[in-house]
Formats: sequence, structure tokens, C-alpha cells
Amino acid sequence: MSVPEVVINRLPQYIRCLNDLADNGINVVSSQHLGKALLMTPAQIRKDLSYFGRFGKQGRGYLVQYLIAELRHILGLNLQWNLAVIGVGRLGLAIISYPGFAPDGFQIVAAFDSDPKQVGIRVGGIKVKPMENLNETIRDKDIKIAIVAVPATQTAKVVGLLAEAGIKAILNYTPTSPQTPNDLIVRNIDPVLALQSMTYYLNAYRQD
Amino acid sequence: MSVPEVVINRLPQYIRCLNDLADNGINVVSSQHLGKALLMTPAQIRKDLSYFGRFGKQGRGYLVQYLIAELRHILGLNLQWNLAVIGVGRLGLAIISYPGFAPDGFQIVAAFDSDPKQVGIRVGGIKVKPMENLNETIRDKDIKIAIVAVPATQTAKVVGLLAEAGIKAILNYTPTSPQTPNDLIVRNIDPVLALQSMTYYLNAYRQD
DNA sequence: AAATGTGAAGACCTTCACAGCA
DNA sequence: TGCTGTGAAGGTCTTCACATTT
Repeated sequence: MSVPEVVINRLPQYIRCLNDLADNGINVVSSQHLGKALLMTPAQIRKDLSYFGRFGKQGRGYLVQYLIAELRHILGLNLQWNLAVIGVGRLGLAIISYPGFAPDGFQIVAAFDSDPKQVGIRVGGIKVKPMENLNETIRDKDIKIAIVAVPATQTAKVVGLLAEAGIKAILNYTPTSPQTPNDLIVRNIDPVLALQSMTYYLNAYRQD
Repeated sequence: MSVPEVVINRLPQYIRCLNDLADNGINVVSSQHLGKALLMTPAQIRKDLSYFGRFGKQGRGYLVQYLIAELRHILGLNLQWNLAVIGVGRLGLAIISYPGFAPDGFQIVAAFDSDPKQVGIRVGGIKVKPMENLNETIRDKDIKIAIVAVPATQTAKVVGLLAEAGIKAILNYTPTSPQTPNDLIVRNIDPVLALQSMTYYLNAYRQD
């Protein structure tokens, strides 16, 4: 019995909300309350959690700290995850400088670029390496996740190289949905797609 | 009979793929071929399109240029969409400098920040305005979509101001899912959530 | 009394399979 | 023949509703 992907995608949101509650000194929370904060039904929260175990106390609710710890463990957020950034153009540089990843055990430990002019520059304590070093670095630094921020035209090639190098998951910032070997996990960050779908709802065309 | 949101979210991907085909000189495409390129079943593509009309030719397939035009019209991408960026910290500045929005009729025409030190600076041809000018500028420049890139602690307040100012859709880059009046469209860009869900599939915990 | 955990029901989305048309 | 458009079937996810537990 495998867990639906939508459920997995919600777990990080639960953790975030629970962290907020903990910061406000709240020790126990019911699915009712969590649901209100997250705009979800209480039943959905209980059902989601039930895929993994029985974490609540009947009549009481969930112990906030305990549930955080369990969810972090389920997602593997108790571990350290080393990241590589591929492509240090404007976007790649912004990603490397962005401080928001670190809190949850993610750390950018390597950066690569195919452009000789970029190779060797230092960003946020990291020295940009040539693509030729990919396999070696990924092995030596135990990197399983890559962030891809290369031009769209290069996505397919880069994804191929990453797969060969043993990368297991890709956070893809390019405006493409690359075909991948299907044991490789991919998540696309694509603000343009988001904008293009929002306009439908603002558009007079819509007749519903 | 209203169209499922998942369908709307796929339309921009269809357009992107069709554009690629057009660039390669392909004039006609079957749902079979499109499906292969997009890793979808042909049936899904046909069903999705059928919500909006009958765009294909039986025995032949779809005329690429015609289908692009229809889909762009459905999504309102034939129109010009003016955007405001709220928050010109590191992230906001990167967004304003990012050239990827323009191709599809989106244009950043205003930027705001609550920090007096940021107000007045010029970025990509835009002068940063104080939050007090929000309502006036949004009205004058006919802005319906805002991109929010403020610190997480300010999201709720900013979203409230935007709603009051008449904004209809928000592309939210903050790591929060704000509660909003439900006629306001929101899409969240949240790379941390994406990373945190990917680790589940890399994690030894998983037993399926 | 209050809230969980969960089978069952319901809603929603995807895929099938074929009639109909070029 | 080849492919669309679409009811019907199938599958997946969400919600209900209640037995169970503290």
C-alpha cells in the first residue's frame, strides 16, 4: 500500500504549520485547529497521518513537538542533504545566495557551469567547477539532489549527465519538463506556467 | 459545467510544447504525438481540449498554429498583463531582472517596498514606490496580478493590502500559504516545499 | 466530552473504447 | 484508414460518519 504523492506533498506544509504553533508556545493541537490554519478539512489531515501511524491521542489531539519529529523523520528531514547547483547564470547565482534552504538540513555544497568564464568564480563560499568534475564531486560529496538552472536548451543534456552521475532528484528551474529515467524524482519550479494558468480565471472568455 | 483546475494548469504546457513543434516546422500534430512529447495519454489531451471546443480534424490531428491561437485565447494570453512586484529585497530584485516573463504578454510595470531605504531606487527601468502608492498605481496602470516577495512575516499584511487595492491574482514567493478572500487567485512558488517532499522518495524510511 | 483513526461513500479525474467523420 | 470527441468505466483522492479510546 503506497502513499499517494499528494499526501507526501502536504507533509512539509504540516511541519511548517506545526513549527509556527510551537513557536507560539502551543503544545497540543487537534486536526480541527490544524485544518483551520491550513484551510483543509480535519478529516484529510487525520487520513494523511494515518498512512504512517497513529500519532494522536484520542480526546486530546496531537502533541506538536512529537508530530513534528515524526513527520521530519518520515520525510528524512532529520538527515543532512547536500545539493549541487548546475548553472551559475543570474538565476543560479540567486539560488546559491538564497538563505532559505539551510534551515531544514539542505546545503548547497557544489556548483557547476559549462561556461569556462564562470568556472573558478567563488559564490557564497563555493567555487564553481566545470561540468567535467560532475561525477567525481557528486560521488565524493554524497550529493543526491541537483538544482538545475541552465538555459532551457541545455536541460535535456544536463539532466542526462546528472542521471549518469548518480543524482537521484532534481529541482528543475528551467521552463521545460524534461523526460527522465523514471527512478529520478523531478519537481519543476515554473513561475511562468503559474502566471499563465492564473490569467484564465481573470479572463472574460471564461463562461461557467 | 466548470473546467477542472488541473486541466487549466495543463493548458500552458500544451502551448509550450506546440510552440516547440511550430519552431521545428511541424504544422499538424495528433494527440498521440503530443502525448508522447508531454508524457501524457492521448486521451487526456483530447479530453482536456474537449472542455473548450472541437479543435481537431478527424483522421488528421490538430493544426499546430490554430491550436496555439485557441489556447492562448482561452487563457487570455492574447492580452497584455501588467504585474506589480511587492518587495524588492534580493528575491524581488532577481524577479524584476528575470527576462522570462515578457514573452507571453506579462510585463512588470511597478515595484513597491515598505522600506524607505529601498524606495526610489531604479531597477530594470522601474522606480520603486512606497506601499502608500499601492492603490493609486494599481488603478492607474490597470494591474491585476501581483508578485509577492516580502519576508514571510509580512505576507498576511501585504496580501490584505493587495486585496483591498483590487488585485485579482497573486504569485506568492514567500514560504507561507496566506489565507485570502476566496475570489483572489493564488499560486505559490515554494522550492523548499518541493525539496522537502522529494527527500521522502530518497529516504530509507519509506517501505512500500 | 472530545477527538482520533478508519471503513464506506462520494467526488473528482483519468483512461478506455468506440461511434463518427475526413 | 486514421484520428477526434465523448459517454462509460475505472481509479484515485477526499469527505463522511461513527466506533473507539482517553
